[in-house]
Amino acid sequence: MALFSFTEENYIKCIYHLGKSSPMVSTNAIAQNLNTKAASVTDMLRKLSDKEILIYQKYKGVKLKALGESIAIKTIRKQRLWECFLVEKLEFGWDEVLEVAEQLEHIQSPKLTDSLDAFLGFPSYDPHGDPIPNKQGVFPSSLGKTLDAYKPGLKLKITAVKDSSPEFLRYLEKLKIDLKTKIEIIEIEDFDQSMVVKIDGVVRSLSQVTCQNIYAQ
Amino acid sequence: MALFSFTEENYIKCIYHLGKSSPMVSTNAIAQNLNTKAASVTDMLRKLSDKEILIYQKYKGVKLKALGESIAIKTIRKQRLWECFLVEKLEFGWDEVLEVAEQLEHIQSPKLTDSLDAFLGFPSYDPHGDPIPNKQGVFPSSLGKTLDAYKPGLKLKITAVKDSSPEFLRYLEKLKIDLKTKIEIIEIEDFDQSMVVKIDGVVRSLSQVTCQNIYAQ
DNA sequence: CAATTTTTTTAGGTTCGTCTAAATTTATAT
DNA sequence: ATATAAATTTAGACGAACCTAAAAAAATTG
Repeated sequence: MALFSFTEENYIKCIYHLGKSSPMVSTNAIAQNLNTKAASVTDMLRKLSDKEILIYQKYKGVKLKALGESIAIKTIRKQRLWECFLVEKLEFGWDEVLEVAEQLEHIQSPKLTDSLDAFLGFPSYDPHGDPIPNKQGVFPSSLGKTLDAYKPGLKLKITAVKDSSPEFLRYLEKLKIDLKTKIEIIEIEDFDQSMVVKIDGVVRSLSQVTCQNIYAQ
Repeated sequence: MALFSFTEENYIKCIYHLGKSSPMVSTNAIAQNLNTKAASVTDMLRKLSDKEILIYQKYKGVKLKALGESIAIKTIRKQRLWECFLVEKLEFGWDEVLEVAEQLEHIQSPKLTDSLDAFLGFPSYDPHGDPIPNKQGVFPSSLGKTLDAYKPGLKLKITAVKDSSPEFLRYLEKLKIDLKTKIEIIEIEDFDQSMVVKIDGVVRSLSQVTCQNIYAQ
């Protein structure tokens, strides 16, 4: 297993993010994003290309290969787990975490990452609401969002729960809510953000807290 | 406030440790300790000397100046706090922590260090039993012990507090307890381990919890 | 105390990641 | 379609931290 430098990881992460909005990432875009100069980027791109991390064609921009994607996702996983830690355990404000998390994300220790994940209760989203890939590199995006993020009129399917305590699960059982249950949002009460929903033809009310702990899509 | 590189911090920490057993630290000793070559050490020593971190005389070895000591102690503080975190919170074995802690100790964020310290309950010793300097760089050995470890009849001087929350500090103010306050232990109540003490001629009672958070010697 | 060994420093070179300035390729616009 | 503008790459250099080999200083030893 090859190791990558702090700097290389930053380039890879940057290219991953920029790649979300355009298939080919340009030298200049990277330079701007990393606060560096285009010439420095070109040098690094040739190096990363030699290392099979990305596909680079002169003047045509760059695209991550599978290896590069996996490094990017591992780095993002670490960053977002550390952000959770800082906010939830060390009482940082969500706006103070970035600088520190960008240092912590380069610590090399798979055991540390996975232990931290477990210690935090395997969170799916970081304090900014960004999804955290799991150990296998899979994002929770396929879970949709928590119920409270949706609007009346939608017909959804429950995908997961956030709080998986026995208490909450027992409560859901009582409501006849299960994985894959179909749910229709009838309306949202203005005064307490509780939701009126239809489940199996039965109309029920769910508190805001409950909605914040149910993923649906 | 100047910042120091990962590498510089390692040299400084190494010199600090070697300086414990001999006043002048030799080039070769450093090279061996850091798994590098004497020539590389010489280069770095000249650089650190220029930065006022240590006193370097050709062929005579090296000795940290106040600035160097303070950097070393800050780094040691971070290393040992992280070791506590890894063992206590993430269930690492005490023999697995070194490699990871030596990465984590270079994270630059005073807020992170102090929050971590608080999160861990201001530990005085790491999992290997090594003392952890406090925020002011003072090692617990020179702080004496917490009050609850002493016996009646002793006349002591307050050296520090363990819990430095505003709440506790305000409470101490009310008791007229300050750094360097002289305190005499009159007796210890058997049933709740509270202490009757004389401060400035006034007799007061301190709860066990309070005593556990005041260092004296 | 002179010779040898050990330690340390100097000299010169390498890699990594950066830079500026100049050259080249691609894109845009008249 | 050709001129101009923008993006990108090349060339050459720099600082940091490292290296090897050779020179110099200090310590050891007969």
